[in-house]
Amino acid sequence: MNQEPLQKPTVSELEILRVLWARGPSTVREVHEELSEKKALGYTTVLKLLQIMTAKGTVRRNEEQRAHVYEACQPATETKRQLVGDVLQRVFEGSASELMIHALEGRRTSKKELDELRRLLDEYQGRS
Amino acid sequence: MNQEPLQKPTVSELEILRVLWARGPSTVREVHEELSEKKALGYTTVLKLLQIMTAKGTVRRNEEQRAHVYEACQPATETKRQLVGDVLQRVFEGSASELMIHALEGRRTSKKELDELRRLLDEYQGRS
DNA sequence: TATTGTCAACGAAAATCTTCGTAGTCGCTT
DNA sequence: AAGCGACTACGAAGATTTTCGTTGACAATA
Repeated sequence: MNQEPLQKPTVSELEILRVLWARGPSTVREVHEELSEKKALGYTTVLKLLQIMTAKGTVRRNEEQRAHVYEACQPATETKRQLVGDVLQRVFEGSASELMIHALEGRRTSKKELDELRRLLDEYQGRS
Repeated sequence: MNQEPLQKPTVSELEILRVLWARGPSTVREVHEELSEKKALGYTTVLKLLQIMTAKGTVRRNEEQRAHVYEACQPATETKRQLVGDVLQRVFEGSASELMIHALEGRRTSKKELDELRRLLDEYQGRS
């Protein structure tokens, strides 16, 4: 049932992935507790989502224990790249500069972060 | 029925907005013709979408002519900022550097674009 | 062993998004 | 005035996503 191309996670699925990325392999209970802090959400809702994600191949689970332990199939980086790539194409026609302009506007970015961004550009360029 | 906060456009709505941004005020027919080039899509589908978007306050229309003329309520820049801001928060916890890393990976970025990105950073910093 | 709490499975309601068929209007050309 | 083509309005089917209630299994414990 797994497909290599792997489809992009829905909004809810992403919320769960973020918990898994942050915590590492986790049980439904653990994911649910973490998500509950931010918004009301039933336990079985999280369970169902994880079951769906398992079917899609987004996560896999270890069933050795009674409480199954879930983890993301893809590294966070890969999925993030896919998500930003999607926006890059759909909104900015592939222009990283356009993306950048709009990411910087509408927020105050610290000098520290700007320096970090410059460093990234240097690093990226040096690598190619 | 308009709300200032204004919700983010769905995937289909964004496709339509992109046409309106590129063409300026347009009729259903014009939008439909443009979108049809890329994928099969019924005329009434586009019409319905534009009606929904009118109800949401995403676009407004001039009804003077028999063929109504639609245009985006918000400038493209504003909506783009909102869309990238959304991803920035939901995927990258607000870190522009993280966003950038993942935007640059998974694609070959030309020297020209890298220089442009550097120029943007300078410009942005000089402004604050 | 009867009770209680925790867990997975499942089905399905509810909400949202996408797509289009049908009907009716209007203006132009026979 | 009858017919035709272009247009809007509307409803609704389909697809997808989100949410949760119910059921039954299992395990610790009273």
